[in-house]
Amino acid sequence: MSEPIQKAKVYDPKQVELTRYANWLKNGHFRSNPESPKKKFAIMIPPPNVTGVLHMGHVLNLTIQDILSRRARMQGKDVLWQPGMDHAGIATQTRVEKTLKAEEGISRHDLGREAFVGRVWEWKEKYGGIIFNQFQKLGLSCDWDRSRFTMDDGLSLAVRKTFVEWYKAGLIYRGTRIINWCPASMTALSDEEVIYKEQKGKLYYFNYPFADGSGHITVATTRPETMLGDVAVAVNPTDERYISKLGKLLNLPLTGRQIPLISDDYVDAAFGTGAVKITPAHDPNDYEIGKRHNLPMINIMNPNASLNESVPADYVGLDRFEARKKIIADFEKLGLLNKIEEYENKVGYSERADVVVEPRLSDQWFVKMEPLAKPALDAVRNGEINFYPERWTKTYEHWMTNIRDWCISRQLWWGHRIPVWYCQECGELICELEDPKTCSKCGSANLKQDEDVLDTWFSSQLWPFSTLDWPKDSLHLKSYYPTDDLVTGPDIIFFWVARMIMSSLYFTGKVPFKNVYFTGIIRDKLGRKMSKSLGNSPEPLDLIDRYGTDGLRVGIMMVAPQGMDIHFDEERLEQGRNFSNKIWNAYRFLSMFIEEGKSYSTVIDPAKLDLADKWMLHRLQVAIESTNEGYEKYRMNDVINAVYDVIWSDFCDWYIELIKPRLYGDDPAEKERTLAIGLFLFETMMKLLHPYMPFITEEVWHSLRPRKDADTIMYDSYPVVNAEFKNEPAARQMEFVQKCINSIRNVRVEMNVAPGKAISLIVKTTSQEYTDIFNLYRSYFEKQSRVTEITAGENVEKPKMAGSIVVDGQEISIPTEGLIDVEAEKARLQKEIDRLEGILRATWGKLNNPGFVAKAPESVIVAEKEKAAAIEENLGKLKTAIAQFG
RNA sequence: GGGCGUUUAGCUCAGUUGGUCUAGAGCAUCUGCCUUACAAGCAGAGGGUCCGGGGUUCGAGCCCCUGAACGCCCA
Repeated sequence: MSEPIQKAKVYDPKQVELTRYANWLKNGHFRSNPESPKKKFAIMIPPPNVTGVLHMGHVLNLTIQDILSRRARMQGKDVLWQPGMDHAGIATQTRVEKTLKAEEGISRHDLGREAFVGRVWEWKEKYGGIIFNQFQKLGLSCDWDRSRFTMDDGLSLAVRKTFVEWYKAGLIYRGTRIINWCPASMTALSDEEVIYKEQKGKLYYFNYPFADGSGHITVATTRPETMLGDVAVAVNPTDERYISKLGKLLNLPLTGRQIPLISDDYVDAAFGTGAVKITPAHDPNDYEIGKRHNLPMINIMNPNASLNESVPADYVGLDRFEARKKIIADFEKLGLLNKIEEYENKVGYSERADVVVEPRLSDQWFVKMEPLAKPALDAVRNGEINFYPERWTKTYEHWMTNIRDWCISRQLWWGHRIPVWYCQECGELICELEDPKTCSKCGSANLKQDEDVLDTWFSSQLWPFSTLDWPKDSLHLKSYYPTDDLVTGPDIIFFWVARMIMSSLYFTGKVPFKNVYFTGIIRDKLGRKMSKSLGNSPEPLDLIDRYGTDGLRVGIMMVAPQGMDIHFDEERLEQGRNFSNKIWNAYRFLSMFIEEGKSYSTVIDPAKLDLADKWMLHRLQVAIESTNEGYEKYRMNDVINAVYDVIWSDFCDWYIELIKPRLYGDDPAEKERTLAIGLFLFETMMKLLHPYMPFITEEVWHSLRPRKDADTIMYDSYPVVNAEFKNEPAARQMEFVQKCINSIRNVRVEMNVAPGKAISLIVKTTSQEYTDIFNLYRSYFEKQSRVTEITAGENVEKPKMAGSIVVDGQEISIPTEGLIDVEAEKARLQKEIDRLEGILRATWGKLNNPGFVAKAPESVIVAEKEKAAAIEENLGKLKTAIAQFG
């Protein structure tokens, strides 16, 4: 059995967390076992980038997954929490390129493709696992032995199979399209990888002269540099200003080219001058117009967005933004710059490199989305997959019903190379599962593989089944697929979630998961997104250092309502850390009474329970119910709040105090019985809490009873409600006692009775039942409110000068002759009278309302009547009490 | 322009089917306590125009309409 950590007054997570985690790993507690007959539960980790580092978003996201996994284990399920990473094509390639440049002064082209990819693998082996070490500090219970990487052989085979099958089914095609081009990474991007940012820009008005000398037409543009690629000017066919000029030629300034004035419905006559320059190779809308009108398409840019040989010599080689300046200046010189207006518009930036994306006409590979979207949409609509919070289904539907084809080719070296070969002899295109040696059409061996690689998300979309060894029909696939829950951020609902659903349905015929929990985004306390540049992103490992993993986890979870953004403030974590300490001290308290080697019964004899025991057992059942309900609805903070409250407010604040007389008393049997109940309660609460605070609960669980080193709370059973312990009458009695004690404490303070000063109570009750409560549970009052003497009965004489309390009609008098502050007591009573009269007025207001009496349900009316009667009774007694002071 | 969300105590947020809601919690504030588990604690207190306006209803923090502010997503 492991040594319990020293029982310091202040809990030190450092002494617990590292060793406990190592122990879990050593004993293989996180391992899944597909052969076990247990019910299966599977969660796929959203694979972090191989270049990634731990951030607050992970903490939230992964803690939730860990909670779900741990609870499932405790419910007796065989759990696979599948970890892994993706290869992050652009990010990783860029990272390694930078390192090469900095350390060796070379580019990837200096190395060549094969050698460069080799270097990326080396880099991956060396630095790629860092984030997993960080994940482990969070206490995550992933099945690390099964960790997968999107570039693994197995997953690469899955990618290959997917590509080939979709190609053969006509769902993947190659085409010339305007795509989003990142000039920094020099690759195509998908629509989803473009981030539109609101920007203050300018709208430039240029005059294009008519070739016949009959004046000019003015066009407006936000991107002057593209005018070098203009092939037409278009106006709306109904625009009267231009009808007579249609068909005329314009001299395109700076180029010596002539372009026509055409008409197209697309043009908005109200925008700018109503005349639009058309640059089909550099704007998606212009591209459509260009196709409609059979216009030439002039690509004026190099891959790095500098101008190419298609423009006049003066401009060749200029960067696009340099060219913009020069063109504006040149227009001005020519007197063709009409005006410049301030203009606010949205500009697309590349997600990874954060540079302005350039629409670029090029040959790329696409996935045809529409046929895949239909069944994926149905799966969510018909509830095969549930989103939490549910509102994300709307976002999903909107995207799915307006879906556009997915550009999957990337002009990178790091990634899955497109499995397509072109015959250099006959031009045949070959796409097969096996690398072709010769052309299937002409037999030539002169084949060349496509240079491009696939979008990283192309492999990530297969994650739920490729990690389970698909396309092999493995035991893991059979056991854990479809998976149960997915926990991720809504920012990747299109990137990843939607695509997983589409590919899963296509290839496995099943949904990839049943529930998707979308977390909120963690912001700083000013509501700003966390970012490196703002420096407002705390380092999770630092936070763990200061608050402990348990403290961090529970602190985050307590302020993380379902799917809502979180305003993170480090003060939250203090609550988590303090909670750890509270638990630790409750444990220390119980442990003082534990006798070495003694085994305490876990069977509770209902016949030998004190009121406090019955109440606490009842409260515990209520808490268990709350956690079940919370889990069912994925309301993760409801769960922790219920557990927090029952531990702190019920068990620590009340129950421990109430059993002290028995534990410190001299009846050994009573002592042992009480301790056994206390241990049972506390142990149950540790189990309830374990998914959220795995370390301290394991530590305490090990110390409450004799256990073996390899034992773990992780596989102890999750508490279930025991109806036998539900006891509403006892709960009501106890609540009455609590109300009395609270009131007595309040009176003591308000009447300035010194904290150490004992008082006595004289209670005029309304029934024997109430008299019994005061007599039977005398010790509760004595201990909790420093009462030395209680006289209770229906016929007791009320003392003259006394503090007065009325609880549920029971008149409690505190004789305070000599120390009473008459004015303070009168004020206190008056305040209570005022409060009750306010409520009474509102209640009578209802009861006197004919509409209420006629239409409200009978039960509500009865309750209101009872309320009024009870308040009137209390009021009468309070008024008598205040009258005694004259 | 379209969609979604948020607005409740000084701060961060709960408040689930309309009726114990004269609205809760943590933090912060104030008062008193080193009470034999815990000062990272205990006990007590103060603090609210439930964003504005209109409506439905016997009854609205909650439902409907409308407006505002803030945030996010899409075009």
